[in-house]
Amino acid sequence: MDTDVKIYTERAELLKALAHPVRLCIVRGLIENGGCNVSHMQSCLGAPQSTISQHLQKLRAAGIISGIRNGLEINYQVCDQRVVQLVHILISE
Amino acid sequence: MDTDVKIYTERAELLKALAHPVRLCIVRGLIENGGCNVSHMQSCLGAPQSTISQHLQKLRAAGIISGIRNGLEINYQVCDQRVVQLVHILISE
DNA sequence: ACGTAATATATAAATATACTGATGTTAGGT
DNA sequence: ACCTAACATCAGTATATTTATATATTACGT
Repeated sequence: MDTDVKIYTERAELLKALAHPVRLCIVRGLIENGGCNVSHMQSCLGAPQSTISQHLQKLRAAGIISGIRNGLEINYQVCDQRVVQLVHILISE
Repeated sequence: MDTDVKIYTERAELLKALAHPVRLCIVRGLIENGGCNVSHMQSCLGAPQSTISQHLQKLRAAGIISGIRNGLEINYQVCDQRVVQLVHILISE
C-alpha cells in the first residue's frame, strides 16, 4: 500500500527525532519534571547552549515538544503522548 | 550521573536502529507474521536485495531481530519484546 | 535608548548513514 | 564437482546528522 509508506516514513521521523542520547535525556527530563528551561538543561547535560538549542529545535520540528515563553525563559514540555509512552517503555526503572 | 549517559546512549542506539521506514516496515511485518525470509521482504518492499540485507544487519546488530537458517532461507524474527511494545504504540490501527 | 540574559539561527567541518553494484558465502539439487 | 538460489559483505559515492563557533533575536531592567 502507498499510504503505508507514508506512515512508516512519518513514524521513522518521530523515532529519529528521539534517537539521540541528548534528546532522549531532554525528553525524559521534561516528562519527569513536567517542564524545564534551556539553561537548566544546559547545566544538567554539560553541552554548550547552541547544541541544546539545536536539539530542542529538532524535537520541536518533530512535534514532540512545545515551548511557552515566560519572560526571558522559554518553558518546554512534551506534547506528544505517544512519546511519553515510548519513553516509559524505553526507560523503566 | 555517568551510568545514565550509558543508558541514554544505549536506548538511542535502539531507536536509531528502528528509525528508518524500511526497517520499521520489516520489524512490523515480522511482528505481524511471526517471521519472514529476505526474499519475501524484498518483493514486499521493492528494494534491492543488498539494501534489505544491510538493514537486516543493523537490526541484528541492535539485537532487535535474530535469524534461524532453514535450508537456503533464513527466517527472521523479532527477539526484543520492548521493540514489540514500541511498534504497537507507533503503529496502532 | 542601552546593556544584558536567555534563547535561536547560520555556517562550516567532521562524522555517520544510506544506497548501488559487484563480489563472497552457504546450502541444496543434479 | 558444478550450478544455482538465498543471503551476506565490500567499496564507493551521495546525503544527512552532529557539533562548534560566531552572530542574531527577544524581552527585560535601568
